[in-house]
Amino acid sequence: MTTLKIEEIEGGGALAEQGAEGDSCECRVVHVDTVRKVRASMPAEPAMDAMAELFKSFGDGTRLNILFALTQERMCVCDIAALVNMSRSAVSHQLRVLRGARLVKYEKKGKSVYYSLDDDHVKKIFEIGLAHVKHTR
Amino acid sequence: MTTLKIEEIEGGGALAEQGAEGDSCECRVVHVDTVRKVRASMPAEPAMDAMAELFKSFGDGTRLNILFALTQERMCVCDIAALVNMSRSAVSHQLRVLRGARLVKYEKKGKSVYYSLDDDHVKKIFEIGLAHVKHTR
DNA sequence: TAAACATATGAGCACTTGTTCATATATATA
DNA sequence: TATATATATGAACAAGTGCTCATATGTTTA
Repeated sequence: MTTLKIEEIEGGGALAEQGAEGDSCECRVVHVDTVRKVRASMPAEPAMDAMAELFKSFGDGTRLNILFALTQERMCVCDIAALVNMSRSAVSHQLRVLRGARLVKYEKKGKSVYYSLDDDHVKKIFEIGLAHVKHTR
Repeated sequence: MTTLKIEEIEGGGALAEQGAEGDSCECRVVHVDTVRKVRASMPAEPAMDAMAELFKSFGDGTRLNILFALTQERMCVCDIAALVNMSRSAVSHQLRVLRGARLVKYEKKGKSVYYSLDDDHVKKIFEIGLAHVKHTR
C-alpha cells in the first residue's frame, strides 16, 4: 500500500475547497490511494451540508415526536402540544425550525394553524430509523 | 369534530409516562380524536430516543463526512483526518461518539486503528438523505 | 369594541456540543 | 532503551440549542 506525506496530496472532489482553506490536519502519512478514491466519491459539500441539516431536524426528541405525529395526521399547534406534552411556545419554536428546514407546511384556519408534512422523504426516514432501532436492540 | 379540554384527555400509548409527569401543556382545546389516534400510533418512547440518538449522529458535518467515507472504505484515523481536513484529535473525538452510537467498529493493526461501519442501515440512510437533497433543490 | 384565544416570537438562560490544546498510552523502529 | 509515531482522552472554552417567560399579532366571539 502506498503511503505518502500529507503535503503531497492534492485536494480534489468534494473537499477541494475545504482542503484549500487551512491545514488543520497535521497527519504525516496516509494511504493516498484510499483517500483519493474516497474523496472522489464524496458528495459535493453543499449536499453534505443540506443532509446534515436534514438529519439535525430528526436529531431532537421533540422534533422527532412532532414529525412522527405529522406523518399520521394534519394537526394544529395545540393538538401537537397536547400530544407531545410540551408548552405551545416550545412547540411553536420547533415548528419554526421545521418550517425553515422545509419539512412542514401550514395552513391557517380561523384562529388555528394546521401543520402537515411538506416532504415525501420524512416517512421513509422514519421507516429506516425504526428498522435500525428494532434491529439494534 | 370533537374538541375537549386537555384535562379530560387521558394519557396513553407511547407518551403515557410523559403525560403523567407534569402538565407543561396549558392548551385549552384540542381535537381529542386526532390526538388519541396519533398517540396510539406513536412508537414507544425508548424507540424514539434511540432514533433521535441515531439521527443526531448524522446531524453534524464532520461525522457525516466520516460516516460517508466509511461507507466507501475501511480507513485509519490519519486517513480520515486527511480526507475531512480536520485534526486527528477532532476526528478521534468524533469516532468515539460514533463508537458510542455503535455505528462504527475498529480494528487495531500496529500503530494504526482501522475504522469501518458497524451498521447496515448507514448506507440506506445516506441514500435517502441524498435523494432528499437532490429532490429539494 | 372588549375580551378570550391561538399562535408566533424575542430575550434570557441553562445545558449541550465540537473544537483545540496538552498530555497519556501504546506500538514500532533506530 | 530512546525516539518517533498513531491514536485516545481530559480540560477548557466558544458557539449552538431548546426551553421558559413575557409579550406581540391576528382572529373570533360576546
